[in-house]
Amino acid sequence: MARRTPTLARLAELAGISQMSASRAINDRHGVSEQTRDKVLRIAAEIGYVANRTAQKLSGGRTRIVGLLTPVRQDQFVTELIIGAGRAARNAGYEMLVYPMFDEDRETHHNVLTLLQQFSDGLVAILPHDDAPYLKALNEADVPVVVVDQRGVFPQYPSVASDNYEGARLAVQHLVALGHTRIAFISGDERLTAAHDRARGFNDAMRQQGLRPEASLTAIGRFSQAMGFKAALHLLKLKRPPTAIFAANDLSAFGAIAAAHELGMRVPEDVSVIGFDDVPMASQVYPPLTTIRQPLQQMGRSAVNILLARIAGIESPSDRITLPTDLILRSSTAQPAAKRGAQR
Amino acid sequence: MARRTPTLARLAELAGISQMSASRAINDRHGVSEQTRDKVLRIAAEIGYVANRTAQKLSGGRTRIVGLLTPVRQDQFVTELIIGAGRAARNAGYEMLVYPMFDEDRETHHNVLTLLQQFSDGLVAILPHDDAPYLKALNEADVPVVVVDQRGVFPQYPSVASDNYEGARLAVQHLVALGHTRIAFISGDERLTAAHDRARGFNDAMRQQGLRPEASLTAIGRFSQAMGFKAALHLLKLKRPPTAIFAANDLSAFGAIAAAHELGMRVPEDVSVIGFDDVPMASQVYPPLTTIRQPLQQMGRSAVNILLARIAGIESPSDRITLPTDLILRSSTAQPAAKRGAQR
DNA sequence: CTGAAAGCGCTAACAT
DNA sequence: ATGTTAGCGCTTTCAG
Repeated sequence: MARRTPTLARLAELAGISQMSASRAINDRHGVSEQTRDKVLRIAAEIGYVANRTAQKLSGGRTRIVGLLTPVRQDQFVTELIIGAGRAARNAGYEMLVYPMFDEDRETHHNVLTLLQQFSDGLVAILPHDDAPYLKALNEADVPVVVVDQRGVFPQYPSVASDNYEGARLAVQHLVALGHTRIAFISGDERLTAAHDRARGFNDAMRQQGLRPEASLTAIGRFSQAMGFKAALHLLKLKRPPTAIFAANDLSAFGAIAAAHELGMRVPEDVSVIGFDDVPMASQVYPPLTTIRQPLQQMGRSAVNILLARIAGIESPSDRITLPTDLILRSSTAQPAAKRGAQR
Repeated sequence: MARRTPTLARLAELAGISQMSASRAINDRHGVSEQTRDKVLRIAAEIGYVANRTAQKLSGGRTRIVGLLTPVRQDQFVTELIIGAGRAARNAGYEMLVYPMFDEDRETHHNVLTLLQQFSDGLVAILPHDDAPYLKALNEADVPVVVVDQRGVFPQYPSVASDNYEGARLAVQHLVALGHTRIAFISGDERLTAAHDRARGFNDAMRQQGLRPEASLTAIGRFSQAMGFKAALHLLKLKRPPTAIFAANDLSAFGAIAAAHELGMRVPEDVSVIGFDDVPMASQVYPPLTTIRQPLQQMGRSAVNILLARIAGIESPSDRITLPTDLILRSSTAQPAAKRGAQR
């Protein structure tokens, strides 16, 4: 007896009503008596009815699925966003499907967007960087779109980001408060808004502390461990090396720490290192990394919540959220050696 | 002029043929003249036609989408699998959609499976652990399923795993070759086949080396950094502490290294640590972690390839693949201090 | 090689 | 509150 997946028609038949009433009951629409609804839901649970979302979408309805478009990354950055977004979706009775983008994914934006729209009511996009074809493809989307972490690049969409500028200032203030004056900066991927804002924050904070950032103390990190390693190696070999390094993200901070060790220097005794993001690994390596925390899960959650509101037709014009960043004090920063000596 | 997404009907109209011929051309079926096919494909590209996969699925066709069901994890383990699987899918002209499972996702297996089947031709499942409801739900799937990393638990499905047993032996052999005799083991999540196999491999290898594993030198790590930290702290505080620690995965190895540092011990000078997995972070922390490499991306790739074969109707009975593991020598292991002293 | 008809499971729109 | 009709975009028959 090859029992097929139960359909709405079958459910209606068992309940002794029309398909339409069953549909309304399942979707919690009005136009059904409470009695009918309860009956339908009971039978649905009994026979294990699960709505076919492709059919729902095809017939012009909602699927209660949100799509998340994301680059796959080396660090935990994206995973945390996914967790936040996914939980928010589930809490609202939605499912979330993730479309992972690889480095080589170029020129296929149109197809991907079209694909995702076919079974989602809306899209959250974590975009790799400012990418013209993407922008164009996103514009053609006819489901709501919310952008994460790329505020500014897609001004036409609601967006969620953290306060990268202020976070960078926090990092500098922390290092200065410890007594550092020679502070180096390992920059991020300059194609990303976030990287820009952090660089700006660093420079502004330095000036505000009366520390005029030196060009020679800025190195390119591109948000990668390998580049962070190289950058720090270069910086620490300078005739007058920095006593502290602010890396634009945790991954490049890990690289900086490795470079210090490579040169026989201890962290934080010989050089302080502070990162940005607070990915889970930041607290799990040695030394635990002092860093600027982005509320990654909350960013994902906010993005989904805005999206769900848009799907429901609520368009608040203020859907451009910037969440605060925090200094997370751990063990990779300390007073500079000179200062410690002087204090004794 | 509200231009809607072009449909197959529109495409056929423009090509001056029937919808069916257009469909055949698009799907590369036989039954169309080469001339017609070329024309259709040209026009499709021109108007940016993208097949509606929900409609394809609904009408009994293939969507060329594979679904990947995965727990979200703290480490990069899963990300690497996703990369391998995703690339393999893309190379074969398929898309891949990921359904992330959170810890709290229980009791919803039936729904999730049903949902995923609605738009995929097959499923790759990275399961959290042996979970009865899951097993049941998977059994009801009417698309092919391939299981990753849980060989044995789902004997009815084709599976891909790495040689955890042999990998563990490799780790022990490496430590013994360095001169270690007091070797501790930090176990993994015992609900997982992989964890079991690694423990078995450890014990067998120890015996084969004439080293009778001591119960007091085994601690529980559950594949987490925090537990690994705790376990190592305990082990290193023993009156007769081990000179080397084999952690069942990289994450718990990171914990072990942190614990050693916490106690003022250096790695590898005072204690050697070897992990398992070779997640990207393993090479990015300090000291770079000596570990047993699982070919994670290749595992993802193999899983998808088996799945695609199944989708195409090719059922090789030997679809239970075990991929080899390798020792990756980095800097967290060295000769024990005693031996180094003796050599001088 | 090509096409016409029927229908996948569902919901909008329009009944009643 | 409930039911009927039509159709979403595609592919499976089944005919030519």
